[in-house]
Amino acid sequence: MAEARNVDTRERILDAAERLFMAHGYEGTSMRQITGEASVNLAAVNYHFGSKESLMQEVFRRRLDWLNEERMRVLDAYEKEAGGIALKPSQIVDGFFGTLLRMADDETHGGMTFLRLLGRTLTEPSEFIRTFLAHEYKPVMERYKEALFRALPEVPKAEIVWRFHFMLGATSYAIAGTDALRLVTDWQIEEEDSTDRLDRLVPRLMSFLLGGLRAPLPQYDPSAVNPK
Amino acid sequence: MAEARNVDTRERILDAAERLFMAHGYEGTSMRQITGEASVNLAAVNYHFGSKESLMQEVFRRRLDWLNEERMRVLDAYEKEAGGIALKPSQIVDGFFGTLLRMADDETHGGMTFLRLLGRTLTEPSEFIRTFLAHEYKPVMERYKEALFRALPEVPKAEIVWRFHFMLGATSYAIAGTDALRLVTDWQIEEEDSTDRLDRLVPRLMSFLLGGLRAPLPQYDPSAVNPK
DNA sequence: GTCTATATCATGATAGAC
DNA sequence: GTCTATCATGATATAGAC
Repeated sequence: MAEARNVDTRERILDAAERLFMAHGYEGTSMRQITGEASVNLAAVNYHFGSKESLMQEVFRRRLDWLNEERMRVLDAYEKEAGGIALKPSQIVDGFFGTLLRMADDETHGGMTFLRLLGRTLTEPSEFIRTFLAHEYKPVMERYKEALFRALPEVPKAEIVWRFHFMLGATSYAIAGTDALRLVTDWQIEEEDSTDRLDRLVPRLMSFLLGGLRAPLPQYDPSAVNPK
Repeated sequence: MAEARNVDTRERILDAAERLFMAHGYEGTSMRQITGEASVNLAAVNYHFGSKESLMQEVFRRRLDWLNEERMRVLDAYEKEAGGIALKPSQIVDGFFGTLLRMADDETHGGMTFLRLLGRTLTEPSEFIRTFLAHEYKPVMERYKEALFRALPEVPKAEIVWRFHFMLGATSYAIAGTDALRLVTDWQIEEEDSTDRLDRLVPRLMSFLLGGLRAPLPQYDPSAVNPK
């Protein structure tokens, strides 16, 4: 309790930064906004994190460490259950993308705010962010790719890698959610209230991802369709 | 020919801005970088476009006007060919996403640079950009949504809207391409040279999108899987 | 239309008192 | 650990000469 104030300062900065980076992007957020929102002194960021870049990395590390451990844990459980035979694609997709989406319900791990930040940042232009994320993601990515290779031995590996990539994109937009959905429709997705929304989104996205993952392989045909 | 210099200045600014916004994002690009790269005076941007925001909008309008007309044209052609009966989902997906991807080969309309800028900007946090894009996209979106509703009458409309959204996400990542693909894999996608790459990417993405679009409908089941 | 010069302000970072 | 004060830089935008 004696040191509670210090912990609070650090955490408050991280929380404010998470929310502001989500809302305005990395370049679009200033340290003055962050420290203002966190009600701490401007110099506190540099004292606790050293720089704005390091702060950004810490915002992600705090959440991704937990997420990726959880993903490993889920895959371990499925594999133990399967006892040596290859997993079903639906289990692998659930372990990776389902675990991610279920974070949205978990406010102690950032909830929807972090998810949307992550979804947006995956297309973020800043080089140092992409490099950092690629590094953070690497081990869990390798495990899941291997699981997919085993689950779909008849599909060329390059095809699986691309489809994983496509799934990341679809999920990223699914998370960005209602905001970006304005591109597609004006309707407020009327039917559902917000607590219900995630419960419906998860199976929705899962169906889509699995449909794409298991789609018939493309035949490479240089004479494309496009009518005059 | 007498006015060629002026036209050149405007176009050179737009070209430079397109490339730099693609590489560093809107907030991450300064007008000094833009005018430097275009070899024009710093004041030229404000003279020709009024502000940085207006410049950004003009960068998009220049390409999107053409793209969306092309999309309308392709859908018209398919519908004329079909003579009153509903189109196939594959035709609609080709008209919207195929037309987009085929821009990449067309350097006169921005080619890969604009495509990647577009893919990244769809998740851009800046409010004014998203508002502008939603407005620019609206008519063509409505046409394509209607076409999908007719093509898939047994699928609830809300489901189609979400799947359209997921398809946008997958396509966005497909475009961002090799850069963002570093998240998934280290390999240089070795097999293919760059001219070949797009010819393979289009059928690849089309298969994935159609698989997702036509996937079995999710059943809404609150008791999800996630093993302990 | 194009340029130089500059106004005005916000940025990230740090030094040094407490 | 926290604060104030400040630095050096770079941002957008504009006024006014040519």
